[in-house]
Amino acid sequence: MEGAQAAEWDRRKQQELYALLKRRGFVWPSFEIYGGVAGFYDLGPLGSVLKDNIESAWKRTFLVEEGFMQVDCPSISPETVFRSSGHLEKFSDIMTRCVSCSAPFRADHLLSDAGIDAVDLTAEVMGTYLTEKDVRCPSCGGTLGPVEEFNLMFKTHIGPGTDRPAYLRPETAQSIFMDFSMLYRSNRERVPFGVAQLGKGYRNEISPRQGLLRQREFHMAEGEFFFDPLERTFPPFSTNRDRSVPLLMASDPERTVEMPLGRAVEDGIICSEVLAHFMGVTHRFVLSIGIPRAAMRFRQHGRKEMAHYANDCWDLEVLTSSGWVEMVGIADRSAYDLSQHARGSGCDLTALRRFTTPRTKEAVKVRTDKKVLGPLFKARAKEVDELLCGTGSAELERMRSSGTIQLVLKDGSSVNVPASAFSFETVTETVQGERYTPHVVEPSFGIDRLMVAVLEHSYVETASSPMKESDKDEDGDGGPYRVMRFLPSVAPIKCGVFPLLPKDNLPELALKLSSELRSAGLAVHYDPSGSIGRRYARMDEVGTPFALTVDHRTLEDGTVTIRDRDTGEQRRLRSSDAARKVLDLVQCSTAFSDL
RNA sequence: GCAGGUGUGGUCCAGCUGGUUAUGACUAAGGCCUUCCAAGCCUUUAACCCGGGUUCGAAUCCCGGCACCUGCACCA
Repeated sequence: MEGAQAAEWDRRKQQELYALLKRRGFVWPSFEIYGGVAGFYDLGPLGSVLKDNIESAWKRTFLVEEGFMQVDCPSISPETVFRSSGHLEKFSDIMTRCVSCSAPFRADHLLSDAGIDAVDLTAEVMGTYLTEKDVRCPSCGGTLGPVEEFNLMFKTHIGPGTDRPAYLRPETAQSIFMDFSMLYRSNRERVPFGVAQLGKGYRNEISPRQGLLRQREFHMAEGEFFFDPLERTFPPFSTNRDRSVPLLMASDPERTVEMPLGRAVEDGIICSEVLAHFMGVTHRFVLSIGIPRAAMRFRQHGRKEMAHYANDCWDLEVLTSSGWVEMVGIADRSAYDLSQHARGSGCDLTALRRFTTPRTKEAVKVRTDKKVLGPLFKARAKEVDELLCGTGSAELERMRSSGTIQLVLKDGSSVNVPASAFSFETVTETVQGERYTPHVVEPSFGIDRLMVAVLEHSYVETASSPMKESDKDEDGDGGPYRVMRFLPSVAPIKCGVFPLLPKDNLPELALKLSSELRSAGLAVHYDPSGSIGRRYARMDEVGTPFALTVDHRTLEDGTVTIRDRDTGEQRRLRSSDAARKVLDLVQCSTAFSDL
């Protein structure tokens, strides 16, 4: 069903990989000594570095290359935030359960089937209605149990007592919207601009089954790119216009079509250049951490799947042992989030659209004479003054010509204002621009899922180590030879350093070499024990791309061997050049074959 | 959350018609050997998911919890 490539992941291979991940210290279930809790995982010594390296690659793409500004905000937010964002409502289901067959149902769905509009009803009220209308279990006809609210957000409280409810964020994005004005100012009041945040998100999943793919606490990296919806073109898109990507359109969910992003925008398949640009950026980033091109596709959300305010939404999916899995969601969320928070907070979250030339506008202004208003209205003078200025000049003119100028004050009383209390003045105003709410395109990355994808796509099983002479079936059933073919940039350890034998001063030389590499900023692993083949194998298993070995020739001419993980090939280098060469190899500025 | 299955050293597994010193392999650690790809030999560490019950005696039978697998539901 999921295609030949997924089928290649039989259960044995998957277990083999997950055993390796635990054995070598990449990842394992949390709280194991207490029996564990579903949906929580610990990243071990290698896993946490791998995650950092993926995040570093992400920062390089979004912060350095795309110029996003970074923020780092709290994980806990007061309830009002999620009331505005819509999470309080959208993230919770009001559930009921059949007493006899225990099938779960959404109470609001059952009520609307019974002809009652259940929107905005509380769980309690829904329960009452269900009883009144004698709604029964649709599958077996049994009675329904109590109605309960289930929210996917973790709830907590700020301070003592329970009167300040708060939630752990289900995504990192909201704080960026709340900080919009500060960020707009940081960007010297110019749109477009992007803001990024890396951090944890929390979702209290009902039953997180697919292991690392669906966790209750997970790493996210999100970007929010604010732009003016009236700008039709987006110049940075030129870097991605010709990039060809596989698209699975909502109109034809059976067929993946490969096409350049530029054409997809022209043909109206992708809604804007901004959205297409970030699909291109995402494609480039995911390739850069080692996911093969063929294992990627962009899937467009259908109308129903998409939130009502969204214009267009594409998921980057990667083929894994669990089939195609969403790794990144790239959505055009229009002005929804900023508008919601503007309304909820009463604060202005708009930007200024500057006119190319400031517009001058002639306006007739009301000018009041306070010397007349003060003695006449005393304490009420201020209110009358404000009313006069607030009333349009045209309206005042009309009233003046009709003879009486009567204004109604807040307390309901009305006052007559003499015509001498104000005059009209024609002023010319220059208007620099108009305020508008920017739209936002949100690329949202699941870092843990990307890590799983990197691990699975890096994992290779072979019959024997790369340079083994005879391919004879070793009688030991130690399983296949396992290699993690990480790209050097994401590999947790960049280089192994070994003495060929633990004697003749070789360990001392190797230790010296290893500290030289460390000083150059390289994560190295020094290992003097066991046969050389075993040590290479250990490094292959954790995906270390290179290994340096000090041997007896080192004593004579100061050269060491360097081994390439994927081919097993070896070259000799001057020991004194080793650190720089390995650095070049890791940064991919030199190829192994050019050494 | 429901139904069914499963839970034994770091990993994979045997034992599970109650009584064993709980089997084996891999890995790991130490040593011998070894001049480049998991070689060999010796040694060592290390396990019955948690809690309760039945029983003279529980890894084994029963109940509850937790976790994992399969299916259903859920996945804004």
